[in-house]
Amino acid sequence: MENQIERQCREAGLKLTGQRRTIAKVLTEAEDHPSANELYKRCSEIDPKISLSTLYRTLRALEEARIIQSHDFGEGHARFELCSKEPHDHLIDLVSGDVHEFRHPDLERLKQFIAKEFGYDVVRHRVELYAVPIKQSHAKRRRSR
Amino acid sequence: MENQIERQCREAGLKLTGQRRTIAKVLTEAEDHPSANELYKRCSEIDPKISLSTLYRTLRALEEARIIQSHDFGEGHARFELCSKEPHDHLIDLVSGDVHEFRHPDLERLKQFIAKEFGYDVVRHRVELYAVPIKQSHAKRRRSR
DNA sequence: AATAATAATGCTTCTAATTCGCATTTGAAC
DNA sequence: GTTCAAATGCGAATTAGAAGCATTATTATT
Repeated sequence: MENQIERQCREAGLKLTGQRRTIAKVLTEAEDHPSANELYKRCSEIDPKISLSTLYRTLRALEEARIIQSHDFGEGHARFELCSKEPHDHLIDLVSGDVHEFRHPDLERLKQFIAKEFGYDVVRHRVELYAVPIKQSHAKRRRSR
Repeated sequence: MENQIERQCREAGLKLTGQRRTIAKVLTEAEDHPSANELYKRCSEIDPKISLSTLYRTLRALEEARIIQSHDFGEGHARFELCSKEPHDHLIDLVSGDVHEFRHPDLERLKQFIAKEFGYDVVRHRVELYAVPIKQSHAKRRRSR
């Protein structure tokens, strides 16, 4: 059975190689926002002979085909996720590195409003909240890093 | 006469060298959001012997001292600006590369509200609108790139 | 002003993420 | 099955930025 990415690849005219199937599987099953390196690790477990070049090239091809999306959370490397998810913004947990997704309609309205005031149309935006967990009962809760 | 950055350097315990005075002057007079490379060009015109290492190290020192701030607009390099400006977000003109600054109180409220729902306190945020100029009378106005 | 202590400079070299060149292989369509 | 463009894998290149280290300059102290 063909998964979503494989279908999208076909639609985009991208050849379906074994390596791409591997990458597609890993991306589809990822519930986080993995980096290229992390993806490489996961792919290597399925196909130990896959090369990092292929991974990078495929990531780029998938991004150009609007199948995946890359994010830069200021860590010095990109993170990837599927475009098929609902559009959303990110809240990055500064303590654990976890990423939460959200979207608020007011935010959408507001950004269009602000841009319009400058005479612009928003093509895309980046909204990232870098945050720390609220301490409930001060100093009680300790986080692992 | 000592400028703002020079005073802040002194307060932060940073030595005032000729190179730093040069960098301070360039940063103070910049009305845009220059990259390290652009800053290097401008500094070199004042002091042709200044080294890129010194610039990078100084930028880092100034950032650690909260005198300047760096931004990553996804171009593969950082851009810098003074912290002494009012806090603001950025609208990036995708056609010209120009950066406009804005801040909207609703946005501030909204981000706190969203984070709170997840149980977080926002430490910092990044809001960037990537936008194109609205075409007034379609196809009349042509932009230079 | 001369000095001492320490921080900053300017080389050069390194790093790390990502890209590129190129010879070889492979999937897709006939 | 043959064909041919597209994809792979290797290694080398690229690029922003950081680091090591010997030399120099700044600031505080005499």
